Amino acid sequence: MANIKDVARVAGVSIATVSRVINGNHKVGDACRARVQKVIKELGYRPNSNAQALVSKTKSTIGLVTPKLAMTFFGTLAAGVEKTAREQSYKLLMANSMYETQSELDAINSLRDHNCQAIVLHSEYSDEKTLIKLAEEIPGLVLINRYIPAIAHRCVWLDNIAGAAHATQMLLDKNHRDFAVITSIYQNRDPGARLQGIRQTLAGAQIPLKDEAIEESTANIEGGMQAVEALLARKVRFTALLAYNDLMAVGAIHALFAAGLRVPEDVSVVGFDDLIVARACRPQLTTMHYPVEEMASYAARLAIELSSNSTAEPAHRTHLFLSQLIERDSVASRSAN
Amino acid sequence: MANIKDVARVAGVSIATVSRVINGNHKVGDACRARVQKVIKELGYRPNSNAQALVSKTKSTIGLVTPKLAMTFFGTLAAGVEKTAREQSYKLLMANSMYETQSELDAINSLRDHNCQAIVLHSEYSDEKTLIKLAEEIPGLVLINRYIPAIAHRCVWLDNIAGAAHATQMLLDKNHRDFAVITSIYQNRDPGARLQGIRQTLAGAQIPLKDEAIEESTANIEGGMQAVEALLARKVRFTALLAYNDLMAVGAIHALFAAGLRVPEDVSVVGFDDLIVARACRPQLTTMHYPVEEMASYAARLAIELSSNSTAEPAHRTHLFLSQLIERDSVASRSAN
DNA sequence: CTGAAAGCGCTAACAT
DNA sequence: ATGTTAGCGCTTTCAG
Repeated sequence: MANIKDVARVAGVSIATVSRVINGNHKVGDACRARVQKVIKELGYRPNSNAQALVSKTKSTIGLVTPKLAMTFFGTLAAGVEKTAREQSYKLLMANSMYETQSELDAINSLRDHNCQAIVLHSEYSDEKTLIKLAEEIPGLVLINRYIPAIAHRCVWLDNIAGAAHATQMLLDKNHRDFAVITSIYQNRDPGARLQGIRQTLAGAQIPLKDEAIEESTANIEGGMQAVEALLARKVRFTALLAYNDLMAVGAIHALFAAGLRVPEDVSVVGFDDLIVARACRPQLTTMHYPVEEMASYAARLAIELSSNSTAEPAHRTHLFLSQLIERDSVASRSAN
Repeated sequence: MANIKDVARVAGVSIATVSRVINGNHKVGDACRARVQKVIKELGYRPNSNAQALVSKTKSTIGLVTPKLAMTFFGTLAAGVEKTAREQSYKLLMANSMYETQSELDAINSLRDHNCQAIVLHSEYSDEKTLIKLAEEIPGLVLINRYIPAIAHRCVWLDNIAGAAHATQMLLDKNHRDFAVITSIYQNRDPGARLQGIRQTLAGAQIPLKDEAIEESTANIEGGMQAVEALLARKVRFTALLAYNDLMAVGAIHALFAAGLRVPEDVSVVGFDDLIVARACRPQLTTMHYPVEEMASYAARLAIELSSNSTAEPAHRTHLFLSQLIERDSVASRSAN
């Protein structure tokens, strides 16, 4: 692979000039520039990005730390970051944290070693203090899907409460009065917020939500099935079922049909996230669309900007996105009685 | 951020010694090593990987070029590569090719700029000649999901013909005699191979597969629906439907039910890939499991090995994986008549 | 407008 | 066993 010296030699100029041409520096004569560019093309020269990064102490690389790529949600998140990366000619460095605090930090540190200054982090288990400290050390760190007041301007997150409230209200508007909820056993953040949105909407409508109508399980298809089976086993009566996410909703639909209940005729089901599974199940799932890809692109742009412009940080603002109701076929109206 | 000089100074040794400690070189005294390690910890020193890469001309980075991360299949593929990367303490550099030949090459080149020597490539559109040339230039390049005889030992791929044949045979064994196939309009590679597997199995059993029983469409849920609608519209009769992939199979199930046909009572449907949608639809899909994640991990290991050991290449071998039948609920036996 | 030269942080001979 | 030193390929003053 040709290097800058080769180009300089062949073009009959100094390496400094070649460097200027590469970097679009204006102070190069036209004839000279043309000649250098010709040689670059001929030799197939491409600057060594490690050397560039070493000397300029800055690198066009954005890092992403995410729990589990194989899950649709995170794959989509990664796609969003990648989109921004491509648009801005950044490289994307990935690290999977596998849901463990320590590897979350390891992952971030390894990104820093590669002096990657813009980082998008989906942190599941690190506590706020750790994250705040990290944010101070890394100007280009942006959190996605998490809100920490102290670093609000570095958080790109979704209003889960409003989303869940919206879904609940829609069910209320369709005359449902008997609700059940299946949620994650991990009642941290998202599940907690969504449950809260449901609770306060129901409370506002004077509709009781008994504890026995809430079932916790793992946040996947199997968990959804088990949760509904449990609900049914203890004879909870409901015409509307709110699931923590699409996966649980899909499991719920399976369990409901297995028990001889029809969706949406007997029970209406609504999910959250709007993953591909929502369109795969039958009936197709009515759900709250989580604009992950858009949010991730946005977060990446934010991270890049923060990492380059060290302007005074506008601390008094955060980046809150809203989920949107997607009405498909898993919800029906109840005739008022 | 502390650098190697800082560590050397504080520890009262030369930078060479620090370097030796970092790299686990044995020729360092115990006391000395301990002292250096202590200082490293105290200062929170982490070697600058750009400098390391620059001088050693080698980098613990594996690159992945893939069409579209947001699709489950590719997300899972990425997860597989990531797994190997983590196990071997490699970094994962991603590049999305977005299904365009030029960006496929751009992506690879940008990986090379970062002198990343191990690369896993899922090439959709580059022609064989280009890939062969690339493989010559990059010892650590491995192709996934594609077979090119000239570089067989660099290909990690799936026997699509055998997989499709297996699915077809299973249907035959269950006494199906009237087949229909929905496949991708892009008849390159995978779709072609799978169709071939179906064709030859059917031919072997003396069962005709008329052209009118084959419908092409886009390889997604909508495409599956449209294809089945087309089949139905032209009154093709079939009790067994083979879909190019799970997405199309799911769309097919939707369209079949919409037309008043039951799955599997009236028609048996089988997919290919075993994505999460296969478990989301109802009935859950019988499908051929594509071990993408495993293959991707394997490909990554192979890429790393090839990039480091430049041993004589064992050209007389390839890396062929087999898909496995997963029987769920979308297939029923026909009573022999 | 262009060139010479000084490093960026690290590794790897080569000395001692 | 440890230190000295010469680069790796590039950017960036500083001269001219």
